[in-house]
Amino acid sequence: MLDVKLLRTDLDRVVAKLATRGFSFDGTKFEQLEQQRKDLQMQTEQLQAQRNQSAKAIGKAKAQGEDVQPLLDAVADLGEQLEKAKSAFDQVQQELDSMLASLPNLPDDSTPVGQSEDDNVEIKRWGKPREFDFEVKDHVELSEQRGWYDNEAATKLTSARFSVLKGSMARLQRALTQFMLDTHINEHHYEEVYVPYIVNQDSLYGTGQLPKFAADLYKLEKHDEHDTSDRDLYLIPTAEVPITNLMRAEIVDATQLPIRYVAHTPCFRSEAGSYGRDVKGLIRQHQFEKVEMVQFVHPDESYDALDALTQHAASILEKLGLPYRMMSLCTKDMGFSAAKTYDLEVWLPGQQAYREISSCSNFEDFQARRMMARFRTGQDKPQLLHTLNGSGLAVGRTLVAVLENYQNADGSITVPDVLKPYMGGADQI
RNA sequence: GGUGAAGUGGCCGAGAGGCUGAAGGCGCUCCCCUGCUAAGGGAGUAUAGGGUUUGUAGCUCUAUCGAGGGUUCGAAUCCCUCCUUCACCGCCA
Repeated sequence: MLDVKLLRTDLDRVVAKLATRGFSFDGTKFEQLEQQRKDLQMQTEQLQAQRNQSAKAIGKAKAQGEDVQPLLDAVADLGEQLEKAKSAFDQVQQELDSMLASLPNLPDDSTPVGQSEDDNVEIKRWGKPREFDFEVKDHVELSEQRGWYDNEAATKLTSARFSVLKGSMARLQRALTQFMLDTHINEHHYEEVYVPYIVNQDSLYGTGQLPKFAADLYKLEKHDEHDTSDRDLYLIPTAEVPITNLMRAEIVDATQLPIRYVAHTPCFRSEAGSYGRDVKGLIRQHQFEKVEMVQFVHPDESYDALDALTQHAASILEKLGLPYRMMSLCTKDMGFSAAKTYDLEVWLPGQQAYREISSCSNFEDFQARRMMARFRTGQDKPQLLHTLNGSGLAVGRTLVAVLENYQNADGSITVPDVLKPYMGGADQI
């Protein structure tokens, strides 16, 4: 969420900045609502003050045994007036709140301005795509011919865009997960956390998935139809949600920063609009595994932290020997809550293309403001934290990348050196 | 899932319709006294929002005693719903 004070003092800049994301924000409407809010709030609070005053006077008079009837008569219609003013105020406030909640973050000045993913800026490339002296296969072909990948079984069990993995491929996915976690814990100093895969609405609001992106989420049925509470639960679309929300409504001491968490979780995405893209194979699934890094840092350090975090993700690719390029996402392509995002794209020989395998973002205080995640330096007032996260990495897509990049002419897969300890020492599968 | 108890400021803890934004204690900050591994005295010590303002100063108003509703001129106090915690029972990995 943006700071409402920023909208009040620097509206034109906000409108212009949001326009670079392709988001049109009606500044005039906002100003009108603001003016209404101001008037109604003053009116309401004035009535409340009046009520408080007279209530006190009545109390005093009663204590002294005086006749309070005249005082009561004087405030007879105050309640009604107050109620009217309050409901008008609440309505305007609600309108403002939902307007504010639907505004995406302001892109950082260093974020390239652009209209589509074609305007993303390549920052660097690492590794050279391997040259094959045989015809390369894609991961679907490679895994199906070995009986490792069973799309039909998954369709039978559930529906399209789920998958069943078997044998060495299933194990390889587990090996990748362990390798990623161990690397982040031992070399990059993250603390491993285990978190729920089901979260409530407040958590999804905190990280920005709600209220705007409910269609991408799997929502659980209420198990009790008489339950009138507002307790809808959802499957997590990413570990970012539970991990980042660990800090919701918390105030940590500045000396504890930075805080770095890493977790492995499945991710569940409904993504209603994605049909027709990547229909084959493991690239786009409703359920996939991901290792996620999250950092809570001092505002002065969040951009250094973003560079570091992105490199933490990149180092996994480097250790695996997978060629990648690093992209700075342009304003239009960036996610709702991010101020700046780097994507890592891994080389997939089967597609002859770089494909996204990690997304690392600095949200500045956008998420922190939504969830009131704060820190305190000494005795100072609490300040909003900056939050960051990044995939380190999307395990399913890494699995695809390993299969395709390490394939041999006979259909076998060479095991990358760093994974051998996790594969019982096997050189190839 | 069942039964019972409870949720008050950084922490502990009073409070039972009106002068309570909340006694008292602990902790913390500042000052005074004291020349010593101690004690005493004083002051201060929640958060958010609005108005005023060049101002994160001051003044002022509002809201907040788990959350949301309700009753009332007036609610931490009464009523309803929900959430959470604890205890015991049941069930389970």
